[in-house]
This record gives sequence, C-alpha cells and structure tokens, in this order.
Amino acid sequence: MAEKDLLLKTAETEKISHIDYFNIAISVDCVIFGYEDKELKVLLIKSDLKEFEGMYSLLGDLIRPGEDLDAASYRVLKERTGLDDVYLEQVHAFGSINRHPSGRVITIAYYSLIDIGHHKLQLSHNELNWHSINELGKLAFDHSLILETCLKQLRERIEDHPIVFNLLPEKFSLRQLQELYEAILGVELDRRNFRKKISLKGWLKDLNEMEKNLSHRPGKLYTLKSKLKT
Amino acid sequence: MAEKDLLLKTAETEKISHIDYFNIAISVDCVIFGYEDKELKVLLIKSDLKEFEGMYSLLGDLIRPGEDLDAASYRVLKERTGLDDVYLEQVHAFGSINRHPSGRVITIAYYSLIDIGHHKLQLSHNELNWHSINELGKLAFDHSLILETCLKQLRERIEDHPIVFNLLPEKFSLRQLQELYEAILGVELDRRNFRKKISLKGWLKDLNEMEKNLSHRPGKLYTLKSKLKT
DNA sequence: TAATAAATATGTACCAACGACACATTAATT
DNA sequence: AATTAATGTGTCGTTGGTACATATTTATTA
Repeated sequence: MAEKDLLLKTAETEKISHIDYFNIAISVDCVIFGYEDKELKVLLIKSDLKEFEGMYSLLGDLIRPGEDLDAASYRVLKERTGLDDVYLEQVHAFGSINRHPSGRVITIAYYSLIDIGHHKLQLSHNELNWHSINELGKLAFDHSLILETCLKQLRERIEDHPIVFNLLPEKFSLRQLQELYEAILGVELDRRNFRKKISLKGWLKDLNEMEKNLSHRPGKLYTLKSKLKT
Repeated sequence: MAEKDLLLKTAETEKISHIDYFNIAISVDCVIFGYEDKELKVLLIKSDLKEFEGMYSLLGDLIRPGEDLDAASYRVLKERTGLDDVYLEQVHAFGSINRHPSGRVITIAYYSLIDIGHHKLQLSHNELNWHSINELGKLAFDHSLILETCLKQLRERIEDHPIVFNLLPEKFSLRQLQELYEAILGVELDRRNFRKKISLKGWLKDLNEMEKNLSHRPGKLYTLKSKLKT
C-alpha cells in the first residue's frame, strides 16, 4: 500500500481523523555559519518565547503550502541575511513529540555557509547576532542538538568537498584557509602538511597576487578554481 | 524570532490561514534492504493508485500525531515484516510540492537492513515482494529518487561502519561477506585485499567453526564481535 | 581409493597519502 | 642596516590501497 490512499484509508482504518493527521506543522531551521576573527560563528536570534527566556535559537520558519523544503530554507536565509546565492545543505529531520512547546512541529534542519564580509549581507533584525561556536550556551528548543548535528556534518564534508570557500571572500591566502579549517575542526594543523593536502585536491587557482596592507610578509592570494561551490 | 510564535504570528503577517499551514501531511518511507541469492534486494509493494498503475512503491505511512519520526519508521517496518530489532537510519526529507498526487505530503526517508532469512520475518501482504536493485523499473511517486539516495548513503556507510551484518545470518563466511559487499557496491573485489581490509577493521570474531553442507571446501565461520550493529 | 574439481587461505612488492619535523626567504618596521 | 614576523618549501618513515599466484583442503567422481 505504501503511500496509497494514505490520506484516507489509513486514517479510517485506525480511527484517527483526517484533522489529526494534518495537525502537525513543518518548519525548516537553518544553521547559518560564518567565519570572522578566526572563529566559526553561527547566526542566532534571541528567543522571545517565555519557555526559552534568555536563550538563543536558530533561524527558521514554517514551510508554506506551495513551497518545497529547499525553497523554504532559501527564503529564511534571504529574509534574514539579504543573501540569495548561498550554499545550503539539508542535514536531518527532527521530530520529537515535545520539541516545540506550542504543539507538534517537525523541522528539517539545514546548514548554510556565508561570507560575513559580503557586501550584500544585511541582518534583518537587531536581535540577530553572530555567536562563536565555542561560546554557546544551551539553545532554545532542540537547537543545540540540531547545531551539533550540522557541525558534525560540516566537519565531515570539508574533508572532501570544496565548500568552505563559501565562508571566505573571493580571494584569500593559504594562511586564511588553514585558519578556517582549524576553526571548523577545532584543531591545529601543520602548515606544510596542510598546504600539501590542499594542493593535492586541485581546488585552487593561484592568482599571482599578494596580500596587501599587513605588517608582515604578505602571502599569495588564491581563489576557488571552478565556480561550483557545492 | 525563529520558531517563536510560528503557529500564529507568521501566518497572520503573511495572510495565510492556520489551516493552510497545517494542510501538509508528513509520512515516512522505508527503503527496506535485504540480501538473497548474491543480490541486494528491496522490499516493494505494488501501487494501487491509478496514477501509478503497474508500478511499485516503497513502504511508508503517515506519521501519527503522538509518534516521533523514528517510531513511525519502526512501526512501518514492524507492520510490514514482523521484525522489530532492525537497523534503521534516517537519510533525507523529500518535499517537492507535487510529489504526491493526492496532496502535499512531505516524507522522511529511511533505509533499513534486515536478514531475509530471519525466522520471524513475515511479510504482511501478498503484494509485497523483494526486488533486485538491478532489475527495478521506475517506481511510483519520487521513490526511484529516494531509493537512489538511500543506496548511495548505504554504499558510503558500509566502508566505515559495521552495518552490513544486519543483512546476514548470525554466522557467515568471508566469502559470503565479500559477495554481499560486491552486491551492494556493484563491483568485484579482490579476495586477498578484501580479507586484509576486513581483518584490519577488527569487526569479526572467528568462531572456529566451518560451513556445512556445501559441495566444496567449506570456509571458516565468523560473527560480528560486538552486539552493536550500528 | 586415487584422481579431479572447486573452492579456501595466504604474502609481497609497488604506489599514494599522511604525519612529523627545520630552515631559508621575504617584506615591513625600527 | 639590523631586527622582526611572517611565508614558503622537502624529506623520511609509516600506513593503507591495489595488483597479483600458489599451495591447501574438502567433496566428488571415476
């Protein structure tokens, strides 16, 4: 039977009304990662639910009737940051019965990677702020769990996929890139081994330009080879 | 704001009614894998929706009001196979607007691994059948996509996680194990290298028993070391 | 019961990737 | 001109991956 007649037959058989079945809301929640001051950060908003007084939560919203899941996440991102060309990846669905105090809400979690320095970045709200992932308290709802899950997936993905570049400006030095990997992974890396490994991946294009305006020897600048940031 | 007042405020603001927001159903769909005759198989049911006449679909059901996501999948599995101690893993949420002909249904996809020879296995329905993954036509709904997604994830997971043992009987030979990996990955593997690799993982316990009742030289039997099949 | 068939069991040599590790070079500053 | 603080680079040992051939064991058959 699978999904056959799901909307009718199963409900009948089990004596549960149509209304009950639809009385579950669906949201998306976005873990929006950014990178600043050598720290991985996440965009959070102060919760104004009394149950979560003083706590922060992820950015999310209910899915609209004519909107698919990815579109809902892109919308949240666009509404909150003004950005639309962003990296976004679905991670997991969370559906514990009591995860939302106002009722049954199943949420699909995404993470996205954005460049905090992007000129179009415009936060929608003055209670929206960047928080270092190393200085987070407990978040509202099950958002601590969601964040952990997304962070774990991010850490796995960056080993094989050229996605961290979404967190950096167009041009960057190997030093910057290494510091970013260190911030995400929470470890220190050996410079020579890191450069060897990155060089093996073949992701980078040498721009034959140097960093400017530092008080030290400048490094070479690179950029991501293909425009495919996924 | 995040999920704050989602159930009320957002709907008001956007002039979309409460009813609209809840008029989305949520299901789970299970890709139930089994292994038989050196082939990876999946349990499918003949669709009896007229839109999908002659096609097969995955096993799924709507999520019930008081049931979390994993519980819903376990229930589907139990109802369809009679088994309850199964390996189950959430993979992805699918929510295209028109994926279900009867209305908006978002589904959370899982895959599970079961031993086709398990003595408790009892299929619920005579239109439920095992299909080799190499001989599948197009499935109903977006189930071909769901199946592909789950299979891809399975292929990645088996490299690092001792999960394929859920598809085998308690005791098995290295030959059986290798044939299973070959069936899942769709490639042939070198016997010596395979054994070396498996031995490196340290997953197996040598039972000091031999296969019985074959017409060739019997192999040694092994079993999974820890009872943790995840 | 001896020969045959069909599988199991096993080790080496080459190559790629990974981690540990130290020194010369460059640009800005003093 | 000397100092400072960073960039830039190579080797060696270890490990994991792949390619590859032969001896052994059991059941079967002649």
